[in-house]
Amino acid sequence: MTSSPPPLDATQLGAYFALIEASSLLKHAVEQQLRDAGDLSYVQFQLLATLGDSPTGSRRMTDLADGVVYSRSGLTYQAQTLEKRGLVTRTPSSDDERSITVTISDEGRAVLAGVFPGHIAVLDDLLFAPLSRSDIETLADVLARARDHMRQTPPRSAEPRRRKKTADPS
Amino acid sequence: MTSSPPPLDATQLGAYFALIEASSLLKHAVEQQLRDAGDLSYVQFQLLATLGDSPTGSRRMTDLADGVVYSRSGLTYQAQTLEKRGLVTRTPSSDDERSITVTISDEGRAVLAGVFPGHIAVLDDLLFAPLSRSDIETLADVLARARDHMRQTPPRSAEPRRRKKTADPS
DNA sequence: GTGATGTGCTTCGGATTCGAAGCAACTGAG
DNA sequence: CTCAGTTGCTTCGAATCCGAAGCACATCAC
Repeated sequence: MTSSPPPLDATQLGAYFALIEASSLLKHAVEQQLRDAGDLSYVQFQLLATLGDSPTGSRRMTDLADGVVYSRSGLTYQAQTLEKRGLVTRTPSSDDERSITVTISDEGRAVLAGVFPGHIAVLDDLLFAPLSRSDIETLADVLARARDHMRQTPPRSAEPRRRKKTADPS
Repeated sequence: MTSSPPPLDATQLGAYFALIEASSLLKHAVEQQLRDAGDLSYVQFQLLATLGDSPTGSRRMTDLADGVVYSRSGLTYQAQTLEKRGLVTRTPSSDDERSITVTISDEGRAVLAGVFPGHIAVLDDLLFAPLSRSDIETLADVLARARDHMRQTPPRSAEPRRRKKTADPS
């Protein structure tokens, strides 16, 4: 009944659905582990991990939001929550008075470290177990390319407030 | 600083992050398109699509929830919303009095059809554009295997209310 | 049949989410 | 300097989400 005007073959559909399903299932499982091990939501974990990954242990709010694909207001909420728990600190930036720099605390690093082993265990059991070495390599490569492409492709019909990269030479 | 007790090499990490990032970005983009084209949330689209895919156009509530990886209560909410909009009907099942069968309506199929072309366009532009034919095939294969594995692996430490498949032969 | 347990769904309460609007600091042109 | 436009973040309101608890039917043992 559903006519198929612009085609999309079975393989493509399969890839799409598998992507969505797999990421949903994985996220769900990981979420539970994080909740149990350190009382963290997935976003909170992502934020701490992102900060921990940074050489300085800190990032601007906006960059954090972009990094984890989250709304600004949502990030404000989560940052406040994390700050209340003492896992991060928020300090106004010196060069730009509006900007706020979020920094992971020792406590934050501790929670992160406490949660990480279990996190990895879940990944191994659920995601990597059924995959071969080369499967994983291919997956990493292909998905990274897709991600990069999406990152640089502006959201069809640019929003009122453009992104930062708008080096429009017109 | 973060010691790395149970290893997880760069490739694995890359695959994991790419998976999460790519699916987040894609979901986000698709969500916007669905909102514009048919005022549907992503879950609502998934539900309609799942129903539309069924030979009978209907499914049990629980199966729907499992299919789209959603909480039961969340599904109740969405099913009510969709019913109010006339996109689905909900009727008690005949063989099991507790069970409710959700069925997509003509109106629902219409909305689905109206939204589909744009949906596919987004997929083509964002996900498939930078990928080769064989990339897509591999992606479909690998992710399908991962998904199947996660589907059949019970959530580490089975919950109070077990899943249906517990054919424990002990 | 009767009770104990399991299963399907909903209700409830609280937490999270987002977009729109608002505020404050920056930037550039005149 | 001063104004307009931009950018960084927060507040606000409304929608959505989940888990725990509850209700009703089903199933199984006795």
